[in-house]
Amino acid sequence: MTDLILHIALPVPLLRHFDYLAPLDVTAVNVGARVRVPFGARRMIGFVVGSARSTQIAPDKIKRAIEVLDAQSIFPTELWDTLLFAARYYHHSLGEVLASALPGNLREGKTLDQKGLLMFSKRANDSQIAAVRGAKQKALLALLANEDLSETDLNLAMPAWRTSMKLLEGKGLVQRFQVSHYQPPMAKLDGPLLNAEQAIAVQAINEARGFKPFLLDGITGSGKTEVYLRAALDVLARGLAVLVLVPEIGLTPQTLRRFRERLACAQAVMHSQLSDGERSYAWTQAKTGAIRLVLGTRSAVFAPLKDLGLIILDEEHDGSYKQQDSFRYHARDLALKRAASLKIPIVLGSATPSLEMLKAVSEGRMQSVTLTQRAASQQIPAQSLVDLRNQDLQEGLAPRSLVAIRESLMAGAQVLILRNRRGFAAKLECHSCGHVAQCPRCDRPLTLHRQAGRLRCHYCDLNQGLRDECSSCKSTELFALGVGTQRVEELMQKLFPEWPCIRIDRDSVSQKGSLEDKLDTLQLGQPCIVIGTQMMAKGHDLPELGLVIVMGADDGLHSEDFRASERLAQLLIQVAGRAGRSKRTGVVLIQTHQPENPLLQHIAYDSYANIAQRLLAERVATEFPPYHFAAMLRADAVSLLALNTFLNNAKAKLLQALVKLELTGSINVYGPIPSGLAKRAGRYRAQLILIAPQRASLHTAVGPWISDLRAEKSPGNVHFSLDIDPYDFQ
DNA sequence: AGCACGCCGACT
DNA sequence: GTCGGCGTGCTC
Repeated sequence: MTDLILHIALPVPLLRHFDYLAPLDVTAVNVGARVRVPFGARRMIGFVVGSARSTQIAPDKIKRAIEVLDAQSIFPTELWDTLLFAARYYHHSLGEVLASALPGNLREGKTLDQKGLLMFSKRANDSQIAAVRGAKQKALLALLANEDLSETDLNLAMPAWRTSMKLLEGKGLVQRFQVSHYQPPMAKLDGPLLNAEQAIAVQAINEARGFKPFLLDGITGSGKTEVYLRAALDVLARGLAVLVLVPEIGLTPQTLRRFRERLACAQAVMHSQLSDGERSYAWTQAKTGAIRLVLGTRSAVFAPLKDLGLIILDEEHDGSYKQQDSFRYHARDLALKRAASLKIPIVLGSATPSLEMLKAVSEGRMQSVTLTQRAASQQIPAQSLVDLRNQDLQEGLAPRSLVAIRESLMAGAQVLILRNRRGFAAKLECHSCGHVAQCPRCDRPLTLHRQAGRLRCHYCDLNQGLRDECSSCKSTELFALGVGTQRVEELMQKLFPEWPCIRIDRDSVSQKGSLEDKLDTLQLGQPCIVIGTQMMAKGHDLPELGLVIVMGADDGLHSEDFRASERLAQLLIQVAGRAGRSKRTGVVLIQTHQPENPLLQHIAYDSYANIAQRLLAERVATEFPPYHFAAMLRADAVSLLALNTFLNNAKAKLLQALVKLELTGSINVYGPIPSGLAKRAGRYRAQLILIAPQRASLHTAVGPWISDLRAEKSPGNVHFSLDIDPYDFQ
C-alpha cells in the first residue's frame, strides 16, 4: 500500500504547491481542506489542492503532514472556483489567495466549530446605575437597559465602548456571556413608495434569474439604497442570502442601520476593524446559513454565504475596491466573477459609474437601469469655476472663495474645503496663464524635482533646469503645483475665529470611532468649516452644508495617471452631491488656474454621462483601459541603481519573450518610470507599465515572465510585485 | 514571506 | 575572543 500524497498550497509567495505524505491515519482528503504541515523550520497551515499516489519529490526530502483540519473543503465550491480563478488571473500565490479569504483564526488553524458570540448583559439595579459617574458608562447601561447586546451591536451603537464596558464589568454591573446562535432584535418597517424609475429598476432586478449584471446608474439622492433594499427583500423572501459591499468602513454603520430597520433576517458586518472573534463568528455563521445578509468592505467579497442569491456593490466606481498591496485583487471584478460562478444577479450602483462598466453596458454585457430623479426637496447645487490666475491667494484660497466662506458662515451654513488627494508629483504651473511645463517630446507634464532644482520627464530622459519664465506667456510668476494646502486650517482659524474648524483626513480620523464622532458633530448642523480629503465626498449626509470649495483640482488635470481626470470628475460630482442633499441650495466653487479647460467646464456645467462619453473616446484614442489592458510591475529598492538595473533587465526579458512567443508588438512596455510619490521607508520605487490590446496576449506573456523573475535572485535586494488591472498609475 | 546559515565589525 | 549585522538560499 503506497502512501497518499497531498498537493498543498501554502501561504508563501511562491507560485507552486508542495507535496506531503498524508498523516498516517488518513486515507482520503477533500480538496479545499486545511492541513497543518512542517515547512522548513516552521509549521504552517496549507490547503489541499489535490492528491496523488506518487510524487517526483525524493523520498528523503518529502515530509509527512501533521494533521488534516477539515473533513470537507472549508470553502463553498463556488467560492473555491472564484479563488482559483483569482490566483491565476492576478498571477498570485494560490496559498496566499486562499489564506486571505479566511478570517485570521481559521487561517491559523483554529477549528471551525462555533464558540459563540460575545454578549453583554446588565446586572445593575437602579440605585447602582444612579451611582455611576462616567458619561460613557451611563450611556452603555442605557443601551443595555432593555436588551442584551453583542459586540457587533455595540460597535454600531457606540464607538470606543470597550474601555467603559471593562470598567462596568469590574464593578460587577455588567456581565459577559457567549451564545452560539444569536438572533438580533429586528424591526421591519415599511419602506417609502417607489417612484416610477425605482419601480422599474426593482422589477428588472427581481425578475432576473441566473447570472445577470446590472449597472444601477443613479444620481446622488435618487434613492439607490431603496432599490437595494427592495431587491434584497425579494431575495431573502425566496430563502436566499444577500451580500452587500460598500467601499469604506465609515459607510458600514449607517448602511447597516438602514438594512436592519427594514429587513428581518440575521445580519452581520465584515470589515478590517472587527476583532478576530467577531470576524470568524460572522464567517462561520454565514457559512452555516445562520446569517443571511453580510454587509462589508472589499474583503467581504469572499464571505461564504450559504445559498447566496444576490450581490449588491455600492459606489462601484470607488478605487478602494482595488487592494493596493500583496494580493492586488479588485473586489468588483471578483464579485462579478462570483455572481457568474453562482449564476445569480449582481447590482453595481453608482452616481458616477466607472468607464469599465459603462463600456460593458455599451457592449451589452451588462444591463443599465437609471435613476434620474431626486427626492423633491433636494436641489441641484450651483457649481462654478473660480479663476485663480493673477489672484492674490492666501494659502491657495482665492479672494472670491474667502468671501463666499464668510457669507456662508454668516448665513448659518457649514462650509467644506475639499483638498484633492495628495501625493501627486509636483509640477511647475504659471500663476498668470495656468500653463504647466510640458515635455516637448512626450506631451506630458514635466515633474518638478525641488531639491535638485530640475524639471524631468518621467517618460523620456529629458532633464532640464528650472526656467525663470513661463514658456507660454513669459510671466515670471511660476509656482509648484501639488503642494501648499497644508496651512489652510491655520488660515481659517485666523480669519474666522468665531467658527470652529474641523479637519477630516486619514491622519485625524485614524482612531476608531473618531470619524463618526466628527460626523455626528457636523450633523448637529452648527455652522463651521470642515477641511477634508476625498473621504468627505463619500456617502455622508450633511444637511447643513451650504458651500464646497474645491482646492487642487488642477492636480487632477496634470497627472501621469491616465485615470486622474476620471477620478477628478467622479470626486467633484460626488462632492457636489453632498452639497445637493442640503436643505439649502448648495454652492460648489472649483478653484483653478485653467477655467477654460474643457474637462473642468464639463464637470461644472454638464452631466456625468457626457463627461464619461468624452473620457471613453479619449481612452480609445490614447489606447488605455478599458479599451486596452494593463499590468504593472512595481519594484522598490534601497539603491536607485539596483532598482533601474532590475527593471531594465525585466523589460529586456519581456521583450525577448515576446519575440519567442511571436507576440512582438502586441504589448507596449513603458518604463522604468519613477513612482510619482516620494520614496517610502528609505526605498526608491519605480515601475514598468504593460499595455496590450488583447487581454489574452498580456496574460500569456506575463505568466512565465513573472515566474522567471521570481526564480532569478535579484541583486541589491529588490522587492517587486505584479499588479494586474492597476487602478493607481502613480 | 520567514528562517537559517554564513562571513565581517565593535563590544564584555 | 563573541554578539550581531543583513546578504543569499531554500522551503515538499
